[in-house]
Amino acid sequence: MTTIDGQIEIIRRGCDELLREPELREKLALGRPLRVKAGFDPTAPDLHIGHTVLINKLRQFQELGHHVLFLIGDFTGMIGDPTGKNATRPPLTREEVARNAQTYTEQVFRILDRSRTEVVFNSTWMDPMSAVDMIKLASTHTVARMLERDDFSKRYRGNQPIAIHEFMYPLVQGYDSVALKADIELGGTDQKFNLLMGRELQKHHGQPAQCILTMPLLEGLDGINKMSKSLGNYVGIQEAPNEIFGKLMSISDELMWRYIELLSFEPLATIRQWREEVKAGRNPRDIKVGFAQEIVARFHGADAATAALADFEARFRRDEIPADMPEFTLKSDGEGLQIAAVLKQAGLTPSTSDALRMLAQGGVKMDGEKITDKTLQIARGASVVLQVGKRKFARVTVS
RNA sequence: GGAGGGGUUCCCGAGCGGUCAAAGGGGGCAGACUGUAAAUCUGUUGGCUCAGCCUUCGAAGGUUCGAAUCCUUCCCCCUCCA
Repeated sequence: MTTIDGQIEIIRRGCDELLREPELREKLALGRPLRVKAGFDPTAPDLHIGHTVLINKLRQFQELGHHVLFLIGDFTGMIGDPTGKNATRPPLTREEVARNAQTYTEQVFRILDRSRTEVVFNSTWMDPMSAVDMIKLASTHTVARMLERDDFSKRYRGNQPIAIHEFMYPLVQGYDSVALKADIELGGTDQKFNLLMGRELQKHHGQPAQCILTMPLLEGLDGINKMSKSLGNYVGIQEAPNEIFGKLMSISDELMWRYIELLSFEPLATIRQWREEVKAGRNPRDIKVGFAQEIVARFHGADAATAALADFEARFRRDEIPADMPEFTLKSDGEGLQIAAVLKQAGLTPSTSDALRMLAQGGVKMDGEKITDKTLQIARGASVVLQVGKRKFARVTVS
């Protein structure tokens, strides 16, 4: 087993905050595998690379011999982590939870070691709780304490509504740590309040308080908001190699360093050297290519990474049409189909209106030629390659 | 329980009887420029069988030739008092 100093160094890499290191050292000194907890929302089974920042860290714990508790918050999912947007969510059915959990673990085990991971659901101990138990749990904290949470205080000051049940979220998450006897809990920096709640409640229940480790949140492709599926600024780990590659290439030079820092497995010294090289005049694009390759290879293998680069070069440097694209065969009742209808049906634009807009703005190409005639018909029997914008392609045959 | 303020298109926010698919900003998308970068500039941003039509301004009714705008009821949010 790695020495305690060695473990601490690995654990600390890339993290935002570790509370408290002396306590963690004591726990490590016990010489048993630590119970490492991390909670996940049951409603978002599509993992993106932002999630992997945390999951990679869990993996590191496993490599050090520790035990990961992968908590699916099917009970807390009913509350929804307070964001001010969502009120109570309809409870998911048992089947939905099972299905989401399945999708989740399939993805997660591309990174985590299955044999050292225990998947748990907080409904297991929360569902049996009585109203009295809930009140007891609620009585452990004050409103003033709850309002310390950044999110709540902002909304309170801004005259935004806060529903009472939203206060239950941190409490339940904290109680999960009690139920699991967690030694350490991981979360994003935005989770700090909730993670600390676990410490409080464990002490309240006579357990040693868990340590907490927060990981930075990865910004989305826009570089402003945190990465999330609903904002559409994410890179999904199940996406095709070309997609992952292309999306990573589209991030800004500044943001690139952030991504590298949080996602690359390259030694810190190497990354530092890259920065020096760019400062000395090397094109940041080259670094970006290398990084995009690393990530594609992680999820799809080295061959896919090579292919993605080749495809990228062909498409954007030489303006060629990609080898792979969705294919559609559309039925025509008459002589052919209106171009706008074809664009919509091939999923290249969300609506006919938008298709017409794209045509008017010169954003549509057919077989490589820009087209602006909105009355154009694709004749029956014809097969064409359509392109909208820079990245959306489809091969369409009218039958 | 009392008094007051408010709910507008993806978000913020103007509009307060017709000229409103609704100003302005943000975000998004497209074009130019590039390294599919950023910045910048331009256009665009409900839907459709697209010079026309249909649906939208918390919900349902009503007044009117005509309502996001007026009236009624209801739902929701905020503030102050209790």
